Amino acid sequence: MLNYSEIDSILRALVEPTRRQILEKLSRGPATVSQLAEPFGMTFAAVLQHLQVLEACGLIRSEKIGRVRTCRIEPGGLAPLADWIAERRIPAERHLDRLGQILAETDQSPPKVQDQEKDEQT
Amino acid sequence: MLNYSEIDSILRALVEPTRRQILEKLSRGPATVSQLAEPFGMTFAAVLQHLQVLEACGLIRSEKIGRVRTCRIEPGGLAPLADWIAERRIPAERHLDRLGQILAETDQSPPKVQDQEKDEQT
DNA sequence: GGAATAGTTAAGCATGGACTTGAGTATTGC
DNA sequence: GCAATACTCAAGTCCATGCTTAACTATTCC
Repeated sequence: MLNYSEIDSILRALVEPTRRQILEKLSRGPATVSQLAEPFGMTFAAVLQHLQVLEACGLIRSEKIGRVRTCRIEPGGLAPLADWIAERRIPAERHLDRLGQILAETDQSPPKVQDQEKDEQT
Repeated sequence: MLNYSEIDSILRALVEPTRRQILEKLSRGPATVSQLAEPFGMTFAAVLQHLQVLEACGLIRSEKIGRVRTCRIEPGGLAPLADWIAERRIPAERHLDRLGQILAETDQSPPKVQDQEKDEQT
C-alpha cells in the first residue's frame, strides 16, 4: 500500500520546473548549495527553499560539512511515484479496449457512439 | 526526446488531489460529467475545470453525445511521465554508489565525510 | 579575534490556480 | 413550443506557493 501523502509531496516537488532542473543537475553529480544556486537567476535563499522541498519528500539528500552543505540525488526517491504510475497504468490500459467500450455503452447510457471526436471545441 | 512542457502539464494535472481522484474513478470505467461531479463536495463547474485540465494534457478523453459528455481514461496518458521517470532513475541510481561517493569527494572539495547525518535540524 | 564565506531563517509581496456564482447554450421529453 | 436537463463560460474571490529582502548563525582564513 502506498502512502497517499507521499505521492502528493513528490508531485508537488516535481511540478516546479526549477526543482526539476535542480534534480537534473544533481543527477550529474553532487553539488553544494552555492553551486546549485549559481546558474539560476534566483537568490540563494530561493534555491535553498527548493532544496528543502526536495529533501523533505526524499528526492535528494544533503549533508553539511563545516559550513558547506552538499546535496545529492536520493536514488530511490522517484520509486513511489513510479509505483503509483505502474499501478494505474495496468487497469487503465484495460479500459478502452472492446470490453471497456461495451461496458461504457451498457452501463451508463450514452445512446451509442456514432462518430468519435464530434465536438472538440477546445 | 520528450517534450518538456508535456511533462509539465501532466505533473500540473496530477498534483491536484481532486484530479487524481477523478482519474481513479475513471479508471474503473467511463463516466459522465455529472456522475463525476456528484461525490465531490464541489460545484459542477469546478469538476468541469478539472476535467478540462485532465483532457488538455491527454490523461483523459471525452466525447459529447447529445447533451451528455462522457469521459474516460486515455490509456497512454501516463506514458510520458513514466518515461521521464525511467530516464531519470537510471542515471540517478548510478550515483550514490561507491563511484558517486568517490567523485563527490574528489570533484567538489568537501574535505571528507567523517560522519554522515551530522546536522539534520529539520 | 575579526573579516569573509556559506548557509539559514523569517517576513512580506505577488502571482497562479482552485473554487464559486451566475448567466448562457444546446438537447431532450412532454 | 416550453420546461427541464446537462453542460459551458466568464468573472471574481481567496489561499498556497515562489521569490525577495534583510537580519542572523556558524566556519574558515588571516
